[in-house]
Amino acid sequence: MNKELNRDVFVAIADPTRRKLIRILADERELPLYKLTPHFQMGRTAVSKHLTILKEADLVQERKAGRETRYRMNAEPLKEVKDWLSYYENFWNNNAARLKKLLGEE
Amino acid sequence: MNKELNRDVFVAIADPTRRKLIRILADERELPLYKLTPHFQMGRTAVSKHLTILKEADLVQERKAGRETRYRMNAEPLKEVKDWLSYYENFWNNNAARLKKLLGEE
DNA sequence: TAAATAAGACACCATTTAGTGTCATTATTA
DNA sequence: TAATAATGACACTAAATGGTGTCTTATTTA
Repeated sequence: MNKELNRDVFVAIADPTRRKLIRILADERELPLYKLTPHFQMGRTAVSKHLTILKEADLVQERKAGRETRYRMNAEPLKEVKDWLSYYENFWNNNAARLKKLLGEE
Repeated sequence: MNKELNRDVFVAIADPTRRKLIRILADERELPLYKLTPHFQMGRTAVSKHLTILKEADLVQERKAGRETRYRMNAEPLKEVKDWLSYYENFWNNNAARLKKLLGEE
């Protein structure tokens, strides 16, 4: 039934809480929900929902360990963002408009 | 009164319509609303709202020319995304966890 | 000057988002 | 085994998002 909603990575990282989650998990390797929650001002349920969204974007993976579920980060989907960004890097390095003119486009 | 809402760049690029707008403006230099609209399936008002969001993130700038308003892209705010991403590039290049272990952290 | 065009400004609506609280389930541990 | 701890699963709510249509204003142009 494809429970994987395959959520947009761009949407997943648009929220500051989720970016903070990613950052914590990147540093801490693996953490259960009850250790993640106190980093935020919201309740456990809200943090859990953000984790679900990150899971749907495959930025976070989970592993059951006894009664707790441990979350860890997966950076791979961020490549999509990196690739998207790479198109615009010309705009910083050199003047893209001038470059295009030199190449005879337009 | 600070009409500049200074909207989050991450939120601005989370929407596919807005990413497409950015791309078009990156390629086309400068375009008025009525030339941008036919690229999409939505109406003029909706496209205009997306442009407003992009303006608030300073990803798009506008210039009045007669009765039309011409929009052009500004790539600068994307640097924030690039900088954010750079923290996670270790996770692709080398195994960051192993690196941290080597460095004696944790 | 009159008609047409471009866009701004609103009011409106459906859906999604981000949070809450509560109850049920499962695993630990005293 | 009984109490507790961690989480999942819901139901609910307020606010934001992403659209729509209509009306007005300003600028061309016939």
